[in-house]
Amino acid sequence: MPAASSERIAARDPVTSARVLDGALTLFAERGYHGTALSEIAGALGVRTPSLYNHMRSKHDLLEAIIDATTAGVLEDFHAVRDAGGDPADVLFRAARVYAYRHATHRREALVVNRDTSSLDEPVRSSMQARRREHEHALRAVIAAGVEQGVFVVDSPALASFAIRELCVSIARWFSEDGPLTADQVADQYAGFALRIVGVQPTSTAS
Amino acid sequence: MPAASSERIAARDPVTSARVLDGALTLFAERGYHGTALSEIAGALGVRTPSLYNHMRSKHDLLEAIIDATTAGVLEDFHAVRDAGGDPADVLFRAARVYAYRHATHRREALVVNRDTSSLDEPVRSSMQARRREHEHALRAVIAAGVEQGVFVVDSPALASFAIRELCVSIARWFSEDGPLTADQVADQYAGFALRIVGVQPTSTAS
DNA sequence: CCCCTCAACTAACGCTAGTTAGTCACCGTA
DNA sequence: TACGGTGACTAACTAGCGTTAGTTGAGGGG
Repeated sequence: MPAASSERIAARDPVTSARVLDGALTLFAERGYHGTALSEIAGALGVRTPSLYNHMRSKHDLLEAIIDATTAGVLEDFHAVRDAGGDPADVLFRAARVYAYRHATHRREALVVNRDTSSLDEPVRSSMQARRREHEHALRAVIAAGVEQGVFVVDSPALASFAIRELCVSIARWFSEDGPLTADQVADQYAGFALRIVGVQPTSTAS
Repeated sequence: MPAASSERIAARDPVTSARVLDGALTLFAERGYHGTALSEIAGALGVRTPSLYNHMRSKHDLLEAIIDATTAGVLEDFHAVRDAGGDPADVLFRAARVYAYRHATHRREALVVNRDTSSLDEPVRSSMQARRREHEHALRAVIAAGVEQGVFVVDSPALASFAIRELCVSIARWFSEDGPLTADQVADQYAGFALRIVGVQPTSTAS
């Protein structure tokens, strides 16, 4: 009767740096970086705290790794979408869609980035915030282009791009894989919201 | 030469419980509850850490006070708006407007509520989350009513109400009193976005 | 003029955090 | 079978946290 391997589900697979990162991700997303102790991450992996140091350099490094990978991925997504071309409505739809999709499929990463980027220390924090700004400005440029062409109607492209970005970000705060809607469906709906915000009524609202 | 009273600006006014709460609010919003030490709050007030206990019961109490007052205020706002009557588009506009306005004028409170409600302990946390759900459901009911009357067009009232609420919440993350737009202007714009999300093109988009 | 209160202080406590050092068992390979 | 490396462990350290105790000085009312 091997009773107590029930601490968390996968307690006795080999511990790797990937699994440490994943455990940190889950707990950082749940309780925040400062609210999570290494002992909790260790406990989730069925291991004592110092053993973590065989697979990571420091707690802070885990945070950096998570935020670095995630912000880089966001920009990558966006550039792929923009380079595929199309008119502003197409680009905005696809940019919002991929951003929304990411926040449904990578909830934990998104929560950590949005909550704990401010806990990075200095050279890194600024460069992560610069990535966020780059995405922000790029999206704003798409909206401004649409306004110039007369297909979008907004008073302030900056305001609209804030709204659309944060709209997508918020998906991470409620989405569940077990819910009634798939990530794809939610992403489609939210991309539709994005178009509505800039004054475009999408041709089809049916599912 | 009384050199060093430059720690923060208002260092030598009498310390009151209101000022302690305000200092905590600022720092919790900046660094998060777990990321803020009492010594930092004390330092901002020009006082040693234990002196804070003349004006508060515990660090945790500060958090509770902030979140309790804020969530109560949100519901109060909403009920006032709903009780004023009107058709669903009117109610939705005004509900979004007041919610957005609050997030522009009470940024710090909003940031703390959204980041650190999970750090409350148990009887209180659930009741604060219940308040959030109450607001959520009430807003959803307004949208559902609009859909039934055929003035709103959305696939899922739940999705739309999530979107609108989080849209307003996000204002706290970028708004600045020194920016180009006043809280009133931002609230108007965002309330317009809310109507667009549910498929209503507002009659006037001009400022 | 004394005394009481209020709010600041210093000192210290208990605890927990992140991290390091040093040890030991296992396991694949020579 | 001996060996080397990998990765777990225990023990321990330092630093910082929130909090309490006890003290001191200033201000106001009898």
